[in-house]
Amino acid sequence: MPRSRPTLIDVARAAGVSRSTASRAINGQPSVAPDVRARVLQAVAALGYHPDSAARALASGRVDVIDLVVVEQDLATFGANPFYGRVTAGLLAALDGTGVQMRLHVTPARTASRVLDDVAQSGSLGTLLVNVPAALARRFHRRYRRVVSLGRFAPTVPYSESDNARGAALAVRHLASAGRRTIAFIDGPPWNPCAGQRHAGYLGTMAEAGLRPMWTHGNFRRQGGYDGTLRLLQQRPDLDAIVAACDMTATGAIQALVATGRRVPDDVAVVGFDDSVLAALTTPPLTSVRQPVEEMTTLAVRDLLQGRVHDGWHQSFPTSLTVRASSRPT
Amino acid sequence: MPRSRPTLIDVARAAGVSRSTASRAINGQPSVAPDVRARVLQAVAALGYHPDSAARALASGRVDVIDLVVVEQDLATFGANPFYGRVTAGLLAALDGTGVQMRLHVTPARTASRVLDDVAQSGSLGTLLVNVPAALARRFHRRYRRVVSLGRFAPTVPYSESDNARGAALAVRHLASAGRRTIAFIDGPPWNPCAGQRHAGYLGTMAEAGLRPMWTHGNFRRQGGYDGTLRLLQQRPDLDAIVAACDMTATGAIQALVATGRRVPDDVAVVGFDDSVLAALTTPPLTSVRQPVEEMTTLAVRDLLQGRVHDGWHQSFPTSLTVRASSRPT
DNA sequence: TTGTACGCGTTATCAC
DNA sequence: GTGATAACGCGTACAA
Repeated sequence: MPRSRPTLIDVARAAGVSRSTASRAINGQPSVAPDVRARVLQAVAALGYHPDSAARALASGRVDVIDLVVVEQDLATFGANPFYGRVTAGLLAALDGTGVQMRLHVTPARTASRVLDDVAQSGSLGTLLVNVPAALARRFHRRYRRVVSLGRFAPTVPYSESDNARGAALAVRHLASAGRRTIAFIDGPPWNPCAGQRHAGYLGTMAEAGLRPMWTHGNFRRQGGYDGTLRLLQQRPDLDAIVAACDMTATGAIQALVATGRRVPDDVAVVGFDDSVLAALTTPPLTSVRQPVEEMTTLAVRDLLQGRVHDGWHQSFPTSLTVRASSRPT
Repeated sequence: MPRSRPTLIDVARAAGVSRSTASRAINGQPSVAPDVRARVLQAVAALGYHPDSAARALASGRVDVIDLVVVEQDLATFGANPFYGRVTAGLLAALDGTGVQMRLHVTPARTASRVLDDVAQSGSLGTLLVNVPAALARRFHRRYRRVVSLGRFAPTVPYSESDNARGAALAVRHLASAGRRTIAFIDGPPWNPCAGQRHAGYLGTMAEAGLRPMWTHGNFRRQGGYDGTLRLLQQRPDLDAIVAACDMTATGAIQALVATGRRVPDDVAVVGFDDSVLAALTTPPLTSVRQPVEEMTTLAVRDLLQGRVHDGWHQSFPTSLTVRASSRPT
């Protein structure tokens, strides 16, 4: 039975100083003599001391935690969407080496308000909001300022976004310049502003190019892409390109096209959005608008940790086009 | 400025009892008069009291946390693999309503030992190991018993697994009974026991069926499936079926087959393993061996929470075959 | 069954 | 620059 974890007292004793001094040395406060600090840190290393986070939290009122709040209908949907994996990875990257932990909350919209209330009370270092509707985000932000929303859900709440409109524009231009003329769009869910921005980008660029737009609604899922494509084909059996609001939707589109006897990209080109892991896995591999989800998250969390997020804070990342076989010229 | 969070003292005062009694009532200890308990709980509700987890942890020595330790080379790989999303979802499902938090550690093999040492010291309620090599798992288990490994990495460490061998057998029989004769296998990484079990199941069933086995190594990733398929084709250009050790590998196999001018399933059938979200997204959709990852995780964590995991604990889940277009008879 | 008193490991406010 | 000392909010022997 090894003796229990060393505490601050053990460190102080070993270094021949008081608890207070040991604490100050460990926390890097300036008012500590260099040699004393060295002795303390040496004792820390020798004893293998790790500060007790519970005690630290109790005494300081701060908790070394970043909250990630995801509004999603159920856990299965959460687990199946590669987007969240990227967010998690980006968040953890920002936490690396800081000793800060991630706390993950996945909640359907109807209980989100209670979850957010709890989070607001918990005194964490910051909260990243994903898919949190505007009203809830605003309410949360009113009583808790260290927040960033992934995507511009509410203009007054700090947000980190990618240039969705321009991403959609890149997709349309790419297709148009390859000679595609009947370019349709499959939207995301109506409450999602990112989808809205992509939609707007699509419409604007189609107008610029003098092409007639046509679109249908979707839901950021495979089935939405499949069904949406069938609807579009009914309307225009001769369409020659589809831009989807996300990769999952695009995979559904490809399946529907193949199921109706069309070849991708020979008959119809398909472009997705996200450039997630899925894009590389489909057959044919999917051309997709790259969105730097990891970076958007990492940098947001980093600013959160350093207390640099204030009202009006926001950042925007460029999108780019990753061309794969699904849109190659025939 | 709303006054700060109510504490146990506030609750006690409101209920007209002492702090200790309030504490006991809240923690469900038997030695509390029914009417007193009711008064306390009423006060809790009225004040919106939430116990401070830091204070609770400090006083009790327990931390309301389940650790999830994943050994993976980097965060990007972690974020891109749908398997981990399912594990996370399964774990969170077990935590729902318990107030217990998940702590996520993703680490490459070379720093895993340090991470595990920290976790062992942290006093959490339990730890779920994913992809933790046998030696590390054993060492961890020696000083910290509340562990479950996802997959039978070390026989002495409690584990939750699926019947991998039988899953592979299902795949082979399905293909053989559809008239496929040259059925190849693409393995996972050599250190992974789940892959080993699948491989063994493949070999055994091929022998039973009187078919000559052929296989190549892989790495649970797309590229491994692509390259592996090219190697197999070089050896046997006429092969008519491939069983992959995981879905990602299977998507690579499909791509390689199509790239070499073959049709799936007409010329070559493909079966994956996991039945992850990917399987439904590919073109053609992928027949895959279903592994109930969420359930494996949820039940393991549930037993962890209830302190029911002891030496020799393990559970095994059946696998099944989800048939999709990639293996349909021609 | 209930209340008193102490301790959990740390930070923060004072004096010195 | 350093050291006592008082919180921080809660659990739990122990006494009543």
